[in-house]
Amino acid sequence: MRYSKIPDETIRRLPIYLRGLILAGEAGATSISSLNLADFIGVNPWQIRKDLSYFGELGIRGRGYNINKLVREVRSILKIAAVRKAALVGVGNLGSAILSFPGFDLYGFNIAAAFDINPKKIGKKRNHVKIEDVSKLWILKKKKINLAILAVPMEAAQDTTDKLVKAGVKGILNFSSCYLSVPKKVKVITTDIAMELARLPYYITAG
Amino acid sequence: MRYSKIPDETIRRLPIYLRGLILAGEAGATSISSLNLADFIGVNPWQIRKDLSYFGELGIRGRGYNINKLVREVRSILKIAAVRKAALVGVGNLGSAILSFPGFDLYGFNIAAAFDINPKKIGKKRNHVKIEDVSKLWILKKKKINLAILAVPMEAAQDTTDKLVKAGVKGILNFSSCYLSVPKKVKVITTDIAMELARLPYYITAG
DNA sequence: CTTATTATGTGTATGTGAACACAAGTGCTA
DNA sequence: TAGCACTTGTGTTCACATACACATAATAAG
Repeated sequence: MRYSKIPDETIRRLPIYLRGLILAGEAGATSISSLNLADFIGVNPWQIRKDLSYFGELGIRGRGYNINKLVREVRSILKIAAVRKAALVGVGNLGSAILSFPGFDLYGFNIAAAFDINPKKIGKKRNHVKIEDVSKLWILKKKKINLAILAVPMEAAQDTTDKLVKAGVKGILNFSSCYLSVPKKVKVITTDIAMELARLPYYITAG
Repeated sequence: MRYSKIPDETIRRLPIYLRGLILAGEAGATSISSLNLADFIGVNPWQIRKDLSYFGELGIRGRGYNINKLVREVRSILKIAAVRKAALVGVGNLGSAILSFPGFDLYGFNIAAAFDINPKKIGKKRNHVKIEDVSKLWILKKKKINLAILAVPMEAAQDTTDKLVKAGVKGILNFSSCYLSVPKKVKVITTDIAMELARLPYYITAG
């Protein structure tokens, strides 16, 4: 059966599946059942099957899913089949940590540019990436980079965002703990470390 | 009207409201309408009103919400009315950035302990916090710290988590990009930087 | 060839959350 | 005091997401 609309929640889970599949593959498996994968990543098996079924019949009844095939499929759905370049804006404490973060390879990301406003940092290299002046964000258009990771102080976030949009950036991963106003065509995902932490105590029962 | 169950999504949004309210208060306002707050934080006004109404009649019709009162109320709902201590495990690149992250104050968090496995780091201080040996996690029980931020490599994550649970930790903010198996009474929130980034390309239209 | 076993794909029921409209309360002005 | 402008609180409707059951397909063994 063909579906007209893919649930957002399904898309949110696909990277989880992808990680699980790759790890299982590296562990030597060539195929995996929804039950095994579910155990491994902490999602219900029928949720996995339903999610995958939106994109066609990707498994084989009685056998499970071929890992290599499914990895390719999911990468293609997420549009990360080829290596994707991304830019980092703001090379402070958090920005530096992001630059040296080892997890991007798994999803085929390459932090290909970095920007900061601090003259002392500009021109230096961090993890093989040269730090450019933030006033040169327009070069993203020339470099055909349309993904950006924003790790600047809150005060500079909206202004920097506007410049990113002008430079043709279509997706922003925002660590700046504030709401960013962008055109409809630009997708923003905001992650605030402190905010995530702030949700925990509510669920903790006293004692 | 009294409600029996508070939606999870409402709890997820409360820290957003709290941040907006505090910032508005710092800007000089003493009261705010759902419409103003909505503009400021990028959430629909009726969503804000509905969410808040779960906890009683917190506003005044025709006037809006008293900021100080609402801040106290939301803090109390989230159980962060008093300063809460949290521990950091794993003082690598990301862990160091988290230690110096300025956003925790807003929600009344205090990173009161840090742990690492690297002997070169143990005993040293980062941001006024002394780094302890990860084998001493049990002191969390004595210090009555029941929140932990996990920033260790994936391979060490589950093992460290088991030790945290043994030490009485009830809430874990996990940056280790893997599924953590914990008893039902322990709440885990996982945030994976690369995974968030991996969701973006899907939403980007070609061109 | 038949049967047992395994594991996917999907229709349906149930649950959860968002969007909306409007009644109701507040305060200002004339 | 009446009328108006403003803004909250909430019942209702609609949309989305999850949980589940089971038909379907593939494989292996007797």
